[in-house]
Amino acid sequence: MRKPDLMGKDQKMNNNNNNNNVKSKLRKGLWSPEEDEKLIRYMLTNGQGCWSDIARNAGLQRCGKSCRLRWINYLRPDLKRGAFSPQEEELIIHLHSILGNRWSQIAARLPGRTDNEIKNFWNSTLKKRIKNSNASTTSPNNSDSSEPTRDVLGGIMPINEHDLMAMCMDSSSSSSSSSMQAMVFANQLDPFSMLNNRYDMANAASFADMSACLSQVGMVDGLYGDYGMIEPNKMGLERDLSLPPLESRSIEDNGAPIDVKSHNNHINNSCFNNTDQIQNHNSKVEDLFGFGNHGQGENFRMGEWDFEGLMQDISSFPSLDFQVQ
DNA sequence: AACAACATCAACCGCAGGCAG
DNA sequence: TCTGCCTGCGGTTGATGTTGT
Repeated sequence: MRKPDLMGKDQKMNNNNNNNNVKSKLRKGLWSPEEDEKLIRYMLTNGQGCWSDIARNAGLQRCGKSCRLRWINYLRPDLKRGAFSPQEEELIIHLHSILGNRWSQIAARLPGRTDNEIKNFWNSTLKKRIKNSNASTTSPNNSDSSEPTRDVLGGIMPINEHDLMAMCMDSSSSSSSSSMQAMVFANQLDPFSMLNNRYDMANAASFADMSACLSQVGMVDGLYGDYGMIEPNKMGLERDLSLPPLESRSIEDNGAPIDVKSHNNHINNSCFNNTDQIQNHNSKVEDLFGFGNHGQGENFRMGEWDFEGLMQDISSFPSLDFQVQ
């Protein structure tokens, strides 16, 4: 990946002129663990606002755009990391056949996935797979509309596009729970402690596991979505803040190499080890913050549609054998 | 072991649209 | 209406990892 670049291209050009404006101080390139932590802390305590303000107030020498991207694609708590499941692949392929390269819309229909992630996945994997599949199975005249259409992966797409569109577009307005509030409460109202007390998503066998876990604490809503209008004390609970495995990659921070692996371990080790902590606080949190009252005047839009509903729909598909717990 | 080719994916860039003044 | 700022989106880049020779 890109090395952290204290001076971007234009900054380097400006540097000769001793251009001391703000822009020339902006960092570019990979984010260091310290920067991540700054942004996480700021977002947890202050919530989402004007990104340029966030960048400034969080003490980050980054442009707001960069902060937004980092948060959306990497740091936000409701992200699901890891490989795409076959079901997700199928959904992506089918949604792409309908929506085209509207990655944000596709991402909005895939829990915990970002448009960037899906875009990369499509360009790097699915595109080729489809190409190969088409090359090997070019048998025209399979247009019997009464039959379930077979997608490029060989799975049966049991619904027509209209149904799928309806399924995708028919978003329930159920909003997320006040999960950030819960997280704050679960950490004795100390948002900073959350940095050291995260649920390790790596321990979750699957997204369904996580859904089941969260549903127990009334958190399944808002697990995903269009990045959320995150307000103070209204952010996703016990989704991990762990970072995706960069493995042994190392990055530099101000010239000093940073072991990303240890950085990730630092993050991961501080995650919740189990859901006990969540559950222990559940009733109190619900009492205090009214978890039962989904969608009552909350601005925290974590999704435009009802994930549970979709999961039920999907799980009812003959070709999709995973079930929502 | 060394190198090349390919794959992956975080991050950047430029543009468009919305909104306020 | 114009201007500037901000956000969001999609395309692209390029560093790094992996695989093949």
